[in-house]
Amino acid sequence: MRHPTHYRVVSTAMQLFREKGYGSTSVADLLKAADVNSGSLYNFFPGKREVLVAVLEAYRSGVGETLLEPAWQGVSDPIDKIFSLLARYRHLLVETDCLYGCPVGSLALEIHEPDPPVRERLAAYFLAWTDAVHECLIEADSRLPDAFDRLGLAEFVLTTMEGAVMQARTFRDVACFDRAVQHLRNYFDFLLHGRPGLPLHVREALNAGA
Amino acid sequence: MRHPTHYRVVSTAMQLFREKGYGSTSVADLLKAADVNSGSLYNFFPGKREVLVAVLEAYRSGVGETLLEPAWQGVSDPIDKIFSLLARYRHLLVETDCLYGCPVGSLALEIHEPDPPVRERLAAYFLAWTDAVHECLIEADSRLPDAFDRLGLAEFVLTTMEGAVMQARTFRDVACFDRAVQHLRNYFDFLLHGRPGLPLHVREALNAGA
DNA sequence: GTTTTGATTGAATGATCAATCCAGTTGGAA
DNA sequence: TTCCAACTGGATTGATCATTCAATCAAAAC
Repeated sequence: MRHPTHYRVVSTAMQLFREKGYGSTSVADLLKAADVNSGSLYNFFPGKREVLVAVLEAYRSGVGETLLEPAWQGVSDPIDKIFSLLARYRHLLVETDCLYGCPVGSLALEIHEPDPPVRERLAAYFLAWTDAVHECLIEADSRLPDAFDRLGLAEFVLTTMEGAVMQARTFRDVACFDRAVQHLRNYFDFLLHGRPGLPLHVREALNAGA
Repeated sequence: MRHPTHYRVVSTAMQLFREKGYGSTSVADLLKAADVNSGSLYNFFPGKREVLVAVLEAYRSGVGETLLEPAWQGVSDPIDKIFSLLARYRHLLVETDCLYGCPVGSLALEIHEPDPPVRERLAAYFLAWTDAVHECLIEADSRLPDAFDRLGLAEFVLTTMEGAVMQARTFRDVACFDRAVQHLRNYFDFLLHGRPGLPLHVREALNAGA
């Protein structure tokens, strides 16, 4: 049995947009790959742009099931969860020879028009992503310095991931990604075990030496 | 007096590619904006792709004059130079309402074909960028922990910048960029003043407390 | 059993795409 | 003065673009 037309269009578009980008995927490409006639597509979507919106919504609503759950199989420590999530992106890079990284990030930089509906969906995806990391940080609350902005740190994890994926793609080398993650890990180690969460007697010793 | 045709094509293409992206800039757009006829353009460039290559080379060869020199006006401390460079990207974001960030980064994520000449130029630009930061780190050598990979850290600065620009563009909010830079600053503070470059007596105090 | 509805078909549309072609112009070397 | 190669103008090409639309179909609703 075959999936319904609407579903086939969206899932095929997800694949094509990831592989060729939005602008370089023609409606004709999409119709052929999804085995759909143009009339059917335009019966469900006013135009190509709305297909993109549907794709972005699919990414967002699939964050949990498609991204987080597989990444967090058997991982319980909240900090480990964060780095398992990054490891998942590493896996994506490796299995595509560093051709495709974060599909949403690619679209985010490709779309230049300040198209509000599209922009909102991109932002919503990033928010869902950082929210998930934020929850991990809240779970690890006691291990982080007091009064430290957990949401901002979650955002920084996304920043690192997107920047690292971009470099890995450009250099066709997953080692770029690894190095960036290593620095993020380093930063986390400082936050979790070093200053400013440093025990008081250590901070006093530091001040005495300065 | 008017600039020569070749120059006009490249500089106009730099502007258009930044504003609309490569794929969405038609040759007709470029011809009109540069006030050049198609015959002239194709006399100098085999095709649109070679215009892109020329644009990327212009970005790379202009890294010093266009990017670094303005950013480093009156700044001498090597670490300050790094953050002045980031401040320059912040300025770009602010003056374009977060529409345009790093033009090369946008192109890097837009180009999906594994087109070697293009890919090489993108990589060359990123290398020139990280090299500049790397030199700053070498200048600040004594302040960094021993045996710490300076090139990798320079790479991480680029990672942060590109990721932060992407988020600021998506959310149309420069505060995203600021928060990411703040975390990078935080990381640098750890590296420069905290562990593992921590003075010995501090590290002993830390071990005693653990 | 007739009507209504939504899904589907695929040829056709006009716009726009990158690229071509060549006659005309220019500026400098011979 | 002649000549030639470099350059320019701009109409034109065929391909491809997103989109439209009248016609057909199946099945639910009345």
